[in-house]
Amino acid sequence: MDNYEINPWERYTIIFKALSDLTRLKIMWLLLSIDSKISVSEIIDVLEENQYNVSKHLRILKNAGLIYEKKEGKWSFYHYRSINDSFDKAVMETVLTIPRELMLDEATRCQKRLSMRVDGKCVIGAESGEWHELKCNE
Amino acid sequence: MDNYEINPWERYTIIFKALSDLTRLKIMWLLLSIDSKISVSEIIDVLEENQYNVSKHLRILKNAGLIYEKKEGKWSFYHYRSINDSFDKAVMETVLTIPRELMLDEATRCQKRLSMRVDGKCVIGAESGEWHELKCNE
DNA sequence: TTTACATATGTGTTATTTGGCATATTAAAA
DNA sequence: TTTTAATATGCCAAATAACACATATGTAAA
Repeated sequence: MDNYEINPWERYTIIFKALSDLTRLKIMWLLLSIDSKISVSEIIDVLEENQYNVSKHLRILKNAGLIYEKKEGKWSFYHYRSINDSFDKAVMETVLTIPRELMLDEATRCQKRLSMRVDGKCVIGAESGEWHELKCNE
Repeated sequence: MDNYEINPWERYTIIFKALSDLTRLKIMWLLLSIDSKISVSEIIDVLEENQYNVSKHLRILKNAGLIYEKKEGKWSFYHYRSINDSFDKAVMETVLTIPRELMLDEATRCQKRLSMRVDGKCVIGAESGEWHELKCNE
């Protein structure tokens, strides 16, 4: 269930609340910045957060209507939800004003992590040996 | 104390959290929409919230750096804080995308309440007889 | 200098949120 | 069809937030 049946005020406060947590704000920044779907495993490695917290935070963002989920086999991919109204649009723009410098580590890890994809698809789970090696090298 | 000494991430989440409550969001919309300072008593009458909650919510918005306070005698006036950076600006714009229709009652009461000012100054406390009379007439 | 008024704040209570852990679910692989 | 991998979720405890009430603070008027 998402929030599109509820009254506008509740929707606004749910959206602001969804973005009032550091992990969720970083996830949202990531999704908006890379402009591509990303798997839970990739988010785990990029943000260096554990699996259950990432999953839970993703659900909150999804319930707020900010992102959507696409299942592909045993993988779940998330993507920001395209703009519904001027409020959503302004919210997304707000998140994107957060300067890249503050996300340098995450952006670097994200670029490395996405380079492990094969044919544009995520094929390696979270916290794998390959990832730790790639992450530390260079 | 406000939030200008803390790290940017904490500032962002504090601001989103400040706006994740209905009363605070309405206060913020009001302040941005009327573009003028407004007293606590006036906010109480416009939002029909009690005094201690209004005061506490105002303090949270103030600590988030979204508004500032100006004391004039026994009255406290609040005003939105002028833009600091692109994030703050985007946040304010987001709040202003909330359509006026959703604030019709409050906007009407606000207009009536501000009309009770004398020489542009608030001179009548919260929940006065004059106010209840003016509010119900017409 | 009392008194009244506008506003702020401390306290207790209840509700909500968060993180950690264990476990469930689902789909691919063996 | 058993096992493994990816993800979701239920439960508990700790932290945090919200509300109601009482009261404190500070200012102005009487």
